[in-house]
Amino acid sequence: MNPIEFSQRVLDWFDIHGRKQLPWKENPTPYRVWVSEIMLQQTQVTTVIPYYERFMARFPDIRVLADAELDEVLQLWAGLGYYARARHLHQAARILCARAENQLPLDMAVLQELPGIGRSTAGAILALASGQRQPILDGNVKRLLARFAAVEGWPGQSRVQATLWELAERYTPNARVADYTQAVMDLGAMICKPHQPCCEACPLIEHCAAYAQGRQVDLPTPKPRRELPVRTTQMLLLRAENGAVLLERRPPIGLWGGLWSFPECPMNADAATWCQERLGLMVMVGPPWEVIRHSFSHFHLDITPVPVTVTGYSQAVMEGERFIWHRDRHAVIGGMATPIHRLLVRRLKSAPDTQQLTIDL
DNA sequence: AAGTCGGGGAT
DNA sequence: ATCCCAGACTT
Repeated sequence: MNPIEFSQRVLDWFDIHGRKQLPWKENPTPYRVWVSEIMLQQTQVTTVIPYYERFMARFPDIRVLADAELDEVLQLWAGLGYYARARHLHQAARILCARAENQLPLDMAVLQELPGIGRSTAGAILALASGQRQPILDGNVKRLLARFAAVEGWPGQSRVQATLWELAERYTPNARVADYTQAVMDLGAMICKPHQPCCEACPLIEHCAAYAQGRQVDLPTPKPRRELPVRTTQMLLLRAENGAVLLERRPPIGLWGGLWSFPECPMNADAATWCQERLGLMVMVGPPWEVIRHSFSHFHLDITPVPVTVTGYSQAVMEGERFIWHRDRHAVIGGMATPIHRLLVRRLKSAPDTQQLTIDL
């Protein structure tokens, strides 16, 4: 879609629905916009407003700020978090006043040399307070553009971010940059929200790639979760001569609490020995099946299913609260986690492994 | 490229 | 609980 139409649609929407009551929008001098932009970094508008009012009442211009003690600045910042923002703001004010400039440099490169001002904040100050055609790329715009152009990948990734900057640059108009800049942020905050975006109310709906693919909720790509730990276990698919399979009820607390499962034996343990000692069963152990990975929110569980045939017993495994011999594939028993149920069905259908073992032996 | 800084709002 | 917020800076 051509940039003119993009910005036109965004501006038309802004003229009707945009936020225009924000404190920093009245008399948007570079200093007032600067302070607002710093406060708004990683902080929501409604949180910032009271802080901004107090701050501007005490430090109405850059010189007052530079003359103040850092402690007092931090005091007015207390509760906002990210206190390096306040230190940088104060430090930058002092730098400028020491240069006898007493005002923000309205130049992209020079602006970014000041502490606390990166590319996006510099762009916002210049676009909002001096009408320069400079793109911004805050969280709102990232989300909006990632969806609009269906940009794949987590925006924290440098390559993805570069793509988004390119898009931001492309769509930033020459005329009405200040309104446009406010408009894209409003659109991101009010319509193209992280969860439950209001696509029906979006002026870009007809040209939104994510919407066309029905992937609004999947974009932007969420931050990759850190590698989950892997736990391993053997599950013993014990079968008696009559075809019944042994199930064990899991402890009421913990993973799959109270559900039926297979007897579990640690990976480093020998299954035959374990059966003898823990179950009192003489068994033949078949070749393990392929590992099944079951994923939870906080770890992966790698299950090694081990087919085992009972050949005799020294003391019978009692049926009751804890163990049952299950033989009818269609019989309804208590709750069973999905991967366990699938394993059970496979085991009941599998050919007796005694033959296989006999051949091997 | 990944980690750090933070309190608060929304779901 | 988890995610996210008008990001920038350091390692």
